[in-house]
Amino acid sequence: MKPSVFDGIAPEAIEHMLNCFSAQRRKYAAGERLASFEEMATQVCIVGRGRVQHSAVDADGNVVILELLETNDVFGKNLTPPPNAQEQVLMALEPSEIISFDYDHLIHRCLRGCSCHDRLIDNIFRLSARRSEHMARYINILSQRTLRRKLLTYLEYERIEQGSARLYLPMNLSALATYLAVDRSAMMREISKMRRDGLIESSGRAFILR
Amino acid sequence: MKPSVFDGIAPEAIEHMLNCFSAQRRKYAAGERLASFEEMATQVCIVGRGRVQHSAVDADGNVVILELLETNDVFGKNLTPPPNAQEQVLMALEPSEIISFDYDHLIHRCLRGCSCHDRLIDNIFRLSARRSEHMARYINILSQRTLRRKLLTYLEYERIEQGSARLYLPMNLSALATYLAVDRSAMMREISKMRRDGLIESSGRAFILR
DNA sequence: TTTTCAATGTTGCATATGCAACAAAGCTGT
DNA sequence: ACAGCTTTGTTGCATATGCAACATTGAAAA
Repeated sequence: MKPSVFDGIAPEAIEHMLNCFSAQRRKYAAGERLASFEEMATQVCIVGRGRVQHSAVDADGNVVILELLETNDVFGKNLTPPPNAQEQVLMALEPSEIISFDYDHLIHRCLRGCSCHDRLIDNIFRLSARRSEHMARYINILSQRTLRRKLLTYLEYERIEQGSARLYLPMNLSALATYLAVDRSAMMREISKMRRDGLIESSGRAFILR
Repeated sequence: MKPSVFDGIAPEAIEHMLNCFSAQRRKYAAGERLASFEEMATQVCIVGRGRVQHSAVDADGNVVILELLETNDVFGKNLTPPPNAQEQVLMALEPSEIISFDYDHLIHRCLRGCSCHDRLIDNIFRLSARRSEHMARYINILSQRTLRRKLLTYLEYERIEQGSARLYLPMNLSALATYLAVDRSAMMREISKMRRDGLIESSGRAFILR
């Protein structure tokens, strides 16, 4: 379903390629912080397995989730620190495996002329596009003016993602409030109202859109 | 200053390359809509000159500015329509020139083995990263909880961009309110308060941060 | 089972914000 | 100068939202 960096590359070629690229694989436990942000930024990194949260802490101590990187997401070269020098954190949300290799390997064809280079570049462009799409979606949600519209926009995306009007949220309601950048209790209140208005049915993380 | 798709490629090689890629150049007047969004999505497009606004109109008729594409920004392959089938519009904000070519040319080395392929891929990755950075910035602004913090976050980015605490906004106040996804009059009121609180001095589009 | 803790759900209150309506200032073309 | 338009700036009002405090539920651990 989801695109992968290794789409169209034979399993045996993957190992060969990673070797040729001097790629590293590292495993992280849930809650563990990844190697320094700066180091990551000079490399191309791929979430081989797991989920990684990229967040920043602003001057007032608010945590801003910049992005949730999921399995097969590519980051590193695309991660540029926002200029206001906030502390940025990459943290594994669950046991994760990160594959990383030097950016140069991606751009310059290796001398052995591995046939999979073109394909890898293509795949990474595609994944980068998907990442870009996610950000555009998120922007679309955040730029809704009211809490209700933020929620409805988010739920609409989920409806499409999950292919059904019956949804089970991929995160808890507390995390959802953070994601939508709203107060949790205000969000709960709005959910109640929407229930009363007959827009949705819901209990906990389970929603039905009407 | 700003990176360009053609960085590191000799001027005479650019023409050769564009020719080799069967690239097209099209000019658009201010306010003109670009060729269909779908067509753009199958190609790699570069804003050679000018500014292009990528916006969407949601079900309630609200205009959401998804992104402002400026000179040398790359789009097209990275533009994926949000699933909720809103009408999407690419519109030139000022006289602009768009260079476009088929995606395949980017991935597959041309048979003549033009030496600039690697460089072009590198440049496009870089520009894509910059675009990604802009979106992350925008998300950071939009996820601020209060109007004041949205404004201050935006102004802080501008301060760094313009390298001075004396700013002149790159857009009018009406457009800024749209960008920040807030009501214009509410924004004006907040600006007045911030002036009274001694956080800023301002008149029209001119600001001084304290 | 009981205990503990996190997640869910509710409410009161002060205030921030959207919305509408209008005034003032600036800009452009005649 | 004048008219017409856009941009900037202000205000009243209803309501949405953040914040704090607490109640309830559910799941995991002892």
